[in-house]
Amino acid sequence: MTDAGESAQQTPRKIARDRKQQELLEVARRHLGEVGAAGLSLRAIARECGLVSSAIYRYFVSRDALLTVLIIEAYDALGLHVESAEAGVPRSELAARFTAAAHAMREWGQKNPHQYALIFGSPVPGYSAPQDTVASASRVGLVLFAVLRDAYQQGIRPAVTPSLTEAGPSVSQLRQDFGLDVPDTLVLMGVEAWSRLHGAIAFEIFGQFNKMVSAPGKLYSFIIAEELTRFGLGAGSK
Amino acid sequence: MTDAGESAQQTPRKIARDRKQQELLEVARRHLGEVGAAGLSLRAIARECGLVSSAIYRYFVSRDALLTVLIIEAYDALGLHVESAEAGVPRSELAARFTAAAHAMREWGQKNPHQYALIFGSPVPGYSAPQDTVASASRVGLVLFAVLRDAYQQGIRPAVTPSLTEAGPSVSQLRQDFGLDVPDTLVLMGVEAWSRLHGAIAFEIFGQFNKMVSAPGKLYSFIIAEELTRFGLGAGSK
DNA sequence: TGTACATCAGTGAACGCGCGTTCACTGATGTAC
DNA sequence: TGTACATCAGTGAACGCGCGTTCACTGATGTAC
Repeated sequence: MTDAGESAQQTPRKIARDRKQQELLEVARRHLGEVGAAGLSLRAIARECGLVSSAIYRYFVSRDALLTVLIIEAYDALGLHVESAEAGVPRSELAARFTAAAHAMREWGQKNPHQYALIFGSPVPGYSAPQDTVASASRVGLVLFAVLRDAYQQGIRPAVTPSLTEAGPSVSQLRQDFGLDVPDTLVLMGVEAWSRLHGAIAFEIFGQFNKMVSAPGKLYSFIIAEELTRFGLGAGSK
Repeated sequence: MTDAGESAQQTPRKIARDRKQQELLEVARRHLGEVGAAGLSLRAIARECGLVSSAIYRYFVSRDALLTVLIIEAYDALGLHVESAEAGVPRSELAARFTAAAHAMREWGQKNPHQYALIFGSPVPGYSAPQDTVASASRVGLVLFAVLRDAYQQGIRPAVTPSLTEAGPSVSQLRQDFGLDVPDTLVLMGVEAWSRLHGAIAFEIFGQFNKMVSAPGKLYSFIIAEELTRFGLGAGSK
C-alpha cells in the first residue's frame, strides 16, 4: 500500500506546508537579490506571503536559519549553473569544458550579484556560518578540478613555475575533499585559477572595472585563454 | 599679518570643531571595522563621542555623507599603505617594487577586512557613491602601473599572449586617467594583474581559502612571482 | 576697550519607522481506538 | 464509521530595541562698529 516509498506520508497538511515554505523561500530569494543580505527582513517576507510576522517561525527557527538556507541555495544555484554549462560540452574537449564553466561562473554572478556577494563577499554582520554549506560550496570547484584531472590523466602537463614546486602550501585537505589524484602543484594552480576568475568577476560586478576597461567580457575571455595556456590546454586542443 | 596663509582663520571654535570631527571619524572607522558598513549607526557613534544623537548632524549632513568620507578614507589608507611600501624600495628594483606593493595590498586587507569590503565588495544597500572617490581610488593602480611603465621604458617587454593583441577591450579612459605611455596590451595586463591580486586577497580574507589551502601567504607569494614572470621581471631582476 | 549682534556646537524631545522574537490562543487537520 | 485526543499552521498582541532625521532651544564664542 505504500506506493511512494519513504515520502508516502504526504498528508494534505504537509503538502500545503511544503508549498508555503517554497513560497517563502522564493520571496526571500527575491528580496535578497534586491536589498542584499544585511537588509533582509523576516517581517517583510512574511508580509508579502500573506502571513503575520510571527508565523514565519513555523518555517525557520530564526533569521540566521533562513540565511543559511539562502546561502546553501545560492551555492547550489551557482553550482548547478556551472555544472550544466560544462556538461553540455563533449568530455574530450577539455579547453571548451573549462571555458564553459568559467563563463557560467561569470554569468551567474552578473545575474545574481547579491547572491554572489552573499557567498563570496564579506560575511554578513552577526551571522556565523554552519558546516552544512560545504558540499554545496564545493560544486564549482569540483567542475574546475575535474577538467584539470582529466587533462592530467591524458598526459597533458602544465608549464610549471619552478617556485611553485618547492615548499608550496599544503592542499591535502582539498585533495581529500575532492578526491583528486593529481600532483599538489596542479591542485595549487587550480585554486589559483579559481581565485583569478573570482577576482575578475568581483571587480566587474562590484563596479571596479567601470572606469578602467570598456569591455569586461572580452577581458574575461582573455583571462580564460591565459589559464588554458597555463594548463597546457591552449589553442591546440579547441 | 596673515602668517599662515589661507588656513589662518583658525579660531578656537574652529579648532575644537576640527578635533571633534576627527574624533567622530576615528570612532566611525573603528565601528566600521567591527560591525561593517551595513551596521554602522550614527547614533552609536555620537553616543560614544559624548554627543547627543542629533549633534552629529553638525558634522555630517547624513549617514550617506559619513559613509562617503569613510570610503574615501579607506581608499586613501590603502593607497598610502601601498605607496609607502613601494617607496621604500630603490627605483631600479622593479620586481621588488611590484612585490612590495602587492604584499602591502594584502596586508592592509587582512588588517581591515571591513574597510576592504567597503571599497571592493558589494555596494552598501541604499547607498549611491559620488564621484569624489575617483582620485583616492586610483592610488593603488597608480603604484602598480608606475612599475609597469618604468619597466617598459627600460625596454623590458612582457611575453604577450597573442589573443590579447587583437580586438582587446578599450582602456583609453584608464590610460588618460593614469597618464600611461605604454601599449594597450600592457595596460590590460596590468588591470588583469590587479584583479588577480584582488581575487586572492578576497578569497583569503573572506574565508574561501580556509578549507582549500593551508598557507595562503605562500600562495600569494607564488601568485606575485608569476605576475613578475609574465611582465618580464621574474627572477633575473630581483 | 566696550557694546550689540551674529554665528553655531550642542541639547532634548519628538516623529515615525522597522526590526527579531516570544507567547498564549484558535481552529482546522490528522490519528488512534 | 464515530469519537476523543494530539498535532500544528496561523493569529494578534506585546516586548524591547535601535534607527535616521527634524526642530525649536540655549548659551558660549566670534565679529563689527
